[in-house]
Parts: sequence; C-alpha cells; structure tokens
Amino acid sequence: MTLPHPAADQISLSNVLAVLGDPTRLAIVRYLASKEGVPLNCSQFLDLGSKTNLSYHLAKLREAGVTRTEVVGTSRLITLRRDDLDTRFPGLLDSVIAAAVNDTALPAVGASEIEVRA
Amino acid sequence: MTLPHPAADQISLSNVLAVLGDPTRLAIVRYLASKEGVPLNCSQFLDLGSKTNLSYHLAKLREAGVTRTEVVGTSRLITLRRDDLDTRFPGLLDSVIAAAVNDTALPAVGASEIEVRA
DNA sequence: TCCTTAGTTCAAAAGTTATTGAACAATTGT
DNA sequence: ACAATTGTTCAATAACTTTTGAACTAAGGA
Repeated sequence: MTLPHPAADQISLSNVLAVLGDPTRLAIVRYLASKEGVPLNCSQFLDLGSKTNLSYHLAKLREAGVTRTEVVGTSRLITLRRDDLDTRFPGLLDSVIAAAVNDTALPAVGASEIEVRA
Repeated sequence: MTLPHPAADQISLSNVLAVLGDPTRLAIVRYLASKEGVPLNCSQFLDLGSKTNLSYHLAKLREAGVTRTEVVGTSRLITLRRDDLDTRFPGLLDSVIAAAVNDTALPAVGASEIEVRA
C-alpha cells in the first residue's frame, strides 16, 4: 500500500525549500538523515509536536517529495527521498543536512530521552 | 550608508530556506547569481512584481542574510551575500542556484525584454 | 470479539505572509 | 527651486499556514 507521492519530475524547488524552511520539518529531515537506511514511523517524532501536528508536517514533506511514506500494517515508514532529490537538485539535500546538523536552534528528536544503557 | 543586516552568525538556516522558498525571491536570487559581481538595483526586478512588493521581498532577503544592500544615492545596490552564506552553509547557495537555473516554473527577470542589438 | 496502538481527517481558531495603493522621503538633474 | 527618479512606509486586505481537539479508521494482539 502506498500514499500519494509526486513523481520525481514534479518535485518543485521552491516548494522543497519552503517545506524545509519550517524548523519542525527541518528537524524531522535532520533526524531521518541521522538514521538513514532505517525507516522510521511517525511516533518517533513525537518530541517535535502532537500526533496531529506531526501528521500534518509529515504530509507536507511527502507531498513536496522530500520523504517517502510506506504503509506497513498500522505504521507509516518514513524515509528520505534521497535518490530523487539528488537527481533533481544535486548537492542540495547534503548541504541542507550538513547545515542542519550544526544547528543548535533546531528542536531535537530524542531530547527528552533517558540515558539508555547496554 | 547601510541598512540593517544580520551578523553572519545570526543567519538562520530555516529562515534562509523559508525565504528562498518563495518563487519571487528565488527568481531574484537566480538573477543576482546570473549577474554576480554586478550590483543591481531594485528596479531591475520590476518584472517580478510591483515596486512596493519588491521592496517587501528584497527586505526579506536582506533580513534573512541572503543579500547585502548598499545605499548609493537614491538607489539600493543589491548583491548576494555569498561569502557569509558559503561559510555558514557550505554548498547550499551553489546547489540552490544550480537547481534554480533549470527551473522553468520560476518567473523570469527580463522576460518582457525586447531584443537588444549591438 | 474487544481493546490497544498507530495514524488520519475535519473544522475551527490562531498566526503569519503576501499584495495593494496612497502617501512619504531623499537624491539627482535642470 | 522644481521636477523626476528611486525606493520606503503604512494600513488594509487577502491568502495562506500552523496548531488544536474531537471523532474516526484500520490493523494487531489478548
């Protein structure tokens, strides 16, 4: 099962920039990048907002072509749409992520996490 | 004479992305990049909107740290703030400009221009 | 079957951004 | 001094975006 995603050539630069220009969404993208390869579900981002609000922001990211959302059971697995973004806007995602990593003003996922030990 | 500009370390990533996420402003930046080195005044952008509206968009670009505005007589000379952007967000401006150059959906400066001959 | 978990949808409210026109200010040329 | 040129400011409006809570759907486990 799949949700509506724009075709790669329908991804709009100004829309991608506008969508990334929101601190909550930029924080989501930064976290997705830090876990690249691992598909994350929506509840991983609850530090960044309410369930409803995240649903809204994650839909914006998907509709802009920044993320891919796969429906698996009751979960939505979210990944960065790196392949298409890199093809369409070479270097953009990498430079945004690199800058976001150094951005202390951005809300953090896992900020409220208790130290986990082995 | 100088207008208020943010210090380099005050330039915010999400703010820069949000400001570039508007088609009018992205078109301004693309045109500035195409004429890099040549300071342009506001009236060069009149294809993109009314005088008042451009004043608004150009102020947003300046306040976000994307452009530098120098007051010279009755003109404002506008340049890309490439040095600071490149330092703060390496590769970002270049990838945005490269993508913007290939963006046919973006409004064009000089679209209404009559062929100029030598 | 019933309960829980995961996430969506909807409508309202709040907040923000973009666009407009009229009035203004400052500089430059005559 | 006057007019033209360049651009700003202000207030109003229009148009979006974000956030919220309550109600909902769909899958999975007991």
